Amino acid sequence: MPRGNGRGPAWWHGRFRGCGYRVTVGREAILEVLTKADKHLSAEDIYMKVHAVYPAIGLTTIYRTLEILVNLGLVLKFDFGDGRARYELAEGSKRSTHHHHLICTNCKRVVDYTDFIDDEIELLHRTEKGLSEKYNFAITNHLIQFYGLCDRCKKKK
Amino acid sequence: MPRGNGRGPAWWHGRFRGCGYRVTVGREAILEVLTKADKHLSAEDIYMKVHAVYPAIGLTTIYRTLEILVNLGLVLKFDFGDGRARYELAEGSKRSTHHHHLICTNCKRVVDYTDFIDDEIELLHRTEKGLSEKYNFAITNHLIQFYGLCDRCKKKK
DNA sequence: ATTTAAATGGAAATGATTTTCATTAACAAA
DNA sequence: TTTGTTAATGAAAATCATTTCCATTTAAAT
Ligand SMILES: [Mn+2]
Ligand SMILES: [Mn+2]
Ligand SMILES: [Zn+2]
Ligand SMILES: [Zn+2]
Repeated sequence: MPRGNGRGPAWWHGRFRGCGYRVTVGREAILEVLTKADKHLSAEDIYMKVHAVYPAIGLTTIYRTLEILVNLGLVLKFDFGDGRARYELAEGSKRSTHHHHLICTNCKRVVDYTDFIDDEIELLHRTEKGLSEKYNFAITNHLIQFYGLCDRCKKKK
Repeated sequence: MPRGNGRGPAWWHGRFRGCGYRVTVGREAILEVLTKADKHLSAEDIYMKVHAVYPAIGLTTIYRTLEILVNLGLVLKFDFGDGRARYELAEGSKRSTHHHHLICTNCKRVVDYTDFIDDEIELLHRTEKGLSEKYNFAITNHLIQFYGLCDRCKKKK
């Protein structure tokens, strides 16, 4: 088992320092919050949780750190259509598996799903290969979201 | 062939009036611009094109009209990651076929593609059906985007 | 032509995110 | 451990796409 990839607070330190970034209290706190999160958090959600423990850390730092994490591929940034970005740990990070999203266009609720992913993944790879060749793109990732009305919102209408 | 669904400037009038909306010069102009567009336009792109012909029409009207068109399903709204929404006619409208997008994360170029769509569509339907049942969502549409480096940007790196 | 509510434009407001800049802190080197 | 270099930071201000307000105009039913 690769060192630093399992338990312990520092699984991402190496990746971070390797890119010339410093490990700071704020960054530790942000990763901690993301690791514990069970929902899709906005920058402000993260700010509030971090602020509860480290009141000195500002919202600006949250944004700056998230940008780095997204660029490193440790965190994924999503737009679920409510005007604020949402963040979650990427696959390969601890608490995370590759999944897609189901979004209620009415109440903005988001469901993670991994069902049917086998077929999807397979087709995705085929599609990516085909597209790469035809359009000369080096494809690195994809976004798949389904929209509709959730259980509750369906009833209300 | 259903009347008003082919040529002519008014193919959407019925749909529009049917929902209690009035047909105005501004709205005609906006639809006209979208129909002629060969790229993905931002609200301001549309504003400038409309403004060239009808200087009296304001940006606010562009936004308001686009919102209606999106709600009616006549226009699709996309986020390609550059901070401004992009719009294009939806499938079922004149110049438009269902397609997905390939986005360069470096220069933000966007490629429409319809290749491999047959397989995708088939899997999509199966996935939608499965998800609908399992999560009790009434799925209405989906978003599929691939990200990577385009031809040019690949070389530069 | 008259009537009435919907549509409009321009200015102001909003609000998420980014930028600026003076200060602090990480950490490599001594 | 102390020091020096430079990245990181927070607070406030700026940005900028989109929304809201409200007085005026206009589509279209009568
Ligand atoms: Mn998720
Ligand atoms: Mn397109
Ligand atoms: Zn809902
Ligand atoms: Zn490019």
